[in-house]
Amino acid sequence: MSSPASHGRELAATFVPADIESRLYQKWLDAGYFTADASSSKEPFTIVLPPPNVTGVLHIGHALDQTLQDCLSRMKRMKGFEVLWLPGMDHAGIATQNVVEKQLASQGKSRHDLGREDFVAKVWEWKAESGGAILDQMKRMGSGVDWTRERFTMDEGMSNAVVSIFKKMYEAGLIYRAERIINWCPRCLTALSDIEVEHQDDAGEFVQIRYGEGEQSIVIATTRAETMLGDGAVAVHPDDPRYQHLIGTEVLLPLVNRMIPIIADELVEMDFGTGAVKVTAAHDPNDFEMAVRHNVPFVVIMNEHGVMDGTGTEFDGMDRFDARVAVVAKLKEMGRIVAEKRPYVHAVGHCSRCDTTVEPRLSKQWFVKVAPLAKASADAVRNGTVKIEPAALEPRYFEWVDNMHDWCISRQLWWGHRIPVWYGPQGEVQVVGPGESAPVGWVQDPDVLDTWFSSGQWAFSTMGWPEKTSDLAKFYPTSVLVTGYDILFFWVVRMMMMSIFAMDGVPPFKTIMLHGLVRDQFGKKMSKSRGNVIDPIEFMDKYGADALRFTLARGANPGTDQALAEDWIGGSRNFATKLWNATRFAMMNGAHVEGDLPAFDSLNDIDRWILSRLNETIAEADALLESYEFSRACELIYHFAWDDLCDWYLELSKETFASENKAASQRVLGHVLDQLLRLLHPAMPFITEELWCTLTGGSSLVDSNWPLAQPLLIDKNSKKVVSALQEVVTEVRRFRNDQGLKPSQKIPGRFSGNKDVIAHKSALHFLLKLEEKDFVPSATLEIAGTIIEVDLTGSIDVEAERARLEKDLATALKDQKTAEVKLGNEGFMAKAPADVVVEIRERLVKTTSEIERITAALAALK
RNA sequence: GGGUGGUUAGCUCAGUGGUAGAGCGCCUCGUUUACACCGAGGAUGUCGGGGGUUCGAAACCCUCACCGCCCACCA
Repeated sequence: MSSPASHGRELAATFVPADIESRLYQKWLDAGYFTADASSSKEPFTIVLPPPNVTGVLHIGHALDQTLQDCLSRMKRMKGFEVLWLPGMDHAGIATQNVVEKQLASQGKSRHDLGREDFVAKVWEWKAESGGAILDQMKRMGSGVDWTRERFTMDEGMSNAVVSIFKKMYEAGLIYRAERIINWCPRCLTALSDIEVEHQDDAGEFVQIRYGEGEQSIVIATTRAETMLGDGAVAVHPDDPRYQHLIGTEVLLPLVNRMIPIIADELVEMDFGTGAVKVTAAHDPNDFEMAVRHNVPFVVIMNEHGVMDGTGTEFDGMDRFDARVAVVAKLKEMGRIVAEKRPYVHAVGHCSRCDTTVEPRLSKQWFVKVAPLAKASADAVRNGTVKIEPAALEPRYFEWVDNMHDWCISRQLWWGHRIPVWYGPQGEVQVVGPGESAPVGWVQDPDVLDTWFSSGQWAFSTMGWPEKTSDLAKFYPTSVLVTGYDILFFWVVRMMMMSIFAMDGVPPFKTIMLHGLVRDQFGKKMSKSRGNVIDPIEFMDKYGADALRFTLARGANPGTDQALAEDWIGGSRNFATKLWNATRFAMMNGAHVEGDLPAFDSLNDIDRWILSRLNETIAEADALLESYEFSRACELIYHFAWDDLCDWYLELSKETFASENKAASQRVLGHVLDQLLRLLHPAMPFITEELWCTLTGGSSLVDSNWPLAQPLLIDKNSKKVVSALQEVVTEVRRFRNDQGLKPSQKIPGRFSGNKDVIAHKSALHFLLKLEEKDFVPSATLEIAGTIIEVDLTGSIDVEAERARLEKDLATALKDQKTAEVKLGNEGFMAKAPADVVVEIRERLVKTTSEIERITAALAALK
């Protein structure tokens, strides 16, 4: 008979994660776990990972992404799939440039001091460092990176893809250049997309200004008085009775002394302010729209730094905010301020990077015409081609996709893919595709593309698009995208649009699996300023990668945020230690996996029971993992391992393992552990790998098969027996406890009644510290049809026992009453399902006999 | 303003019609040879308020209150 010693391995007495982690990672790497081969005949499973937010700080959110994707990967691999990861390792993130700009700022410099070339070189330098740190975190967690694709960066294959798709979209009329009002950051000197603008409530002012003189005058209301210098018109609602006589006439614009028309436009709300609004075409998006409709001229009054410029007034050269004060002061002097409200709290856009107040600015930018792409993206989800998990988050997706504005993709930055457009001396425009070159003397557009333009191509350009590669043929569309819901708009929608366009209408994923955000222990958002940011590396050092991973997976309910605290991770570490000790104990008792399992019917109740529980757990956990219910799956496996296996099976079997009749149980225990470790491997890869290899002598869980539930190994009767045993054990323990007996104190005791229970009396004697010898009982308990007589050296604590019985009686009476009420309810009897009625009847019978028993016991107490 | 999620034990959260659950924390006992990162036992909830549907509601509907998140061009 084989034993652990036969393959020469033993487990150390204490579990130290650091002792196994780096070794096992290297082992998986050598075994090819982290690579996928398009030529393999296995069924493909592709997982797309979000790009780490490359801000130089490793975030716990990345750890969550990595945990869940690696959970899926490992499970699918064990199920025989060919798994390919598309980890978002690198893209032209604005954040990257931002970090370097901050570094420069601390030296009192800006990127303009360095020049484009040196600046980009500096970003690359920094990127090499931070990228290394992220890879390091992924390795520490044991989550996989396909090393052949990891270095897929913006200066290589991706540039080719970006240029190709730009050209393709341009030719399809989906990319155009236009003068538009865009959000402009006067500090970063760049255009911002809608999602880079954060709206905050700011305390501003709301002033009413009278334009014109006498009869020919109108009062407008504004929060941005300084922009009146660029007004091209005043607008009122076409139906507003107050202003009918003025529509089509002109008023005098104060300070600049220019006559401007009064126009009528339905965009104006009669109820707001004075019902009359100034139209500053070049500095407000609404006004821009109206100006286009009514042919109002665009007057630019500020330069790129937000400084007044070109108004021909005394305000030129003033900062926009200073100018606001000065303009109001001057108008007041002139008696033109009709009303002022200060502070006036209203939403103002801020740059998401530097918090500077955004300045809407007329500017020539490149845009993606979004409507057809957004519609196709919406349809893909509506018609079920792409599934969003959990479905509850679909409305958020639709809300975005259905209301999308055209997407400004040019950025006045230096880090990123340069826009592949060249301008000729006469202003000619040419898009220069891969392998092409512009005529001599032409100049390339200085701007770079929005980061999401390139990262939106992740699902196909990482696989070699526009070439028709074998990777694309096999792994596209990808199986699942695992990411947080916070990135749904930024990244997911872009990937949908870009992929559908590039891949001839085929959406990039079959499933979009959205998880929540990791928050601190009080459910608060983590932020550097709040100081509640969790560093995954720190906790891996302290508790091990498995503990961190299990905590994250256990907390991951679909689409909802999870709170995380050090205590939680400590709890997972405890679980890992428990597994270690249980396996060590099992091996000390000869658990093994050699040969077939003994015939199920030949096994004892305890063995049949644990096999039943195992197979139930396998079936449920598998279904849960397949539906991305990581939290519930982990919870289930955790309780099987700790409660069923450790607390009950091992305890109930100790007597067996100490006896001669243990061979079958040794094989059963080996099997249960073997299967449990496989089941747990996705969530806790390191410890399960170490334990499993030591227990079974197998080479690696990575190459082993996923457990398959065997319904034939589920036996109701054994569950009934063990449940009776559990009841007896728990109740006697409670009795002992109430009687003030120390756990180790042995007392005489014996069983009669329930034969199923008596059959396990030696295990019960062991667990309950009962001695089998002749005695005169001083107390008698009846539990689950079993009579337990014990001797407390002639005397028991009557008061304690009375209290205990009375408590039990109260519970039983309450249960009895609820059952009686239900059964006495005609409506219940008539309409409740038969099985429920039976259940309540049984409950009534049970509680009634309980009450009789307890009442008798109480009467017998002296 | 639009959308959306939440309110269950001290804390963080599961629980989509049939006697309220988990982890951590708390109290008592315990060095019984796998495990004190442990074991045994225990306490704690009119499931946010009010209506309704139902034989039966934490769950379904309505309403109110209070949190939260996302989006947004109210000058």
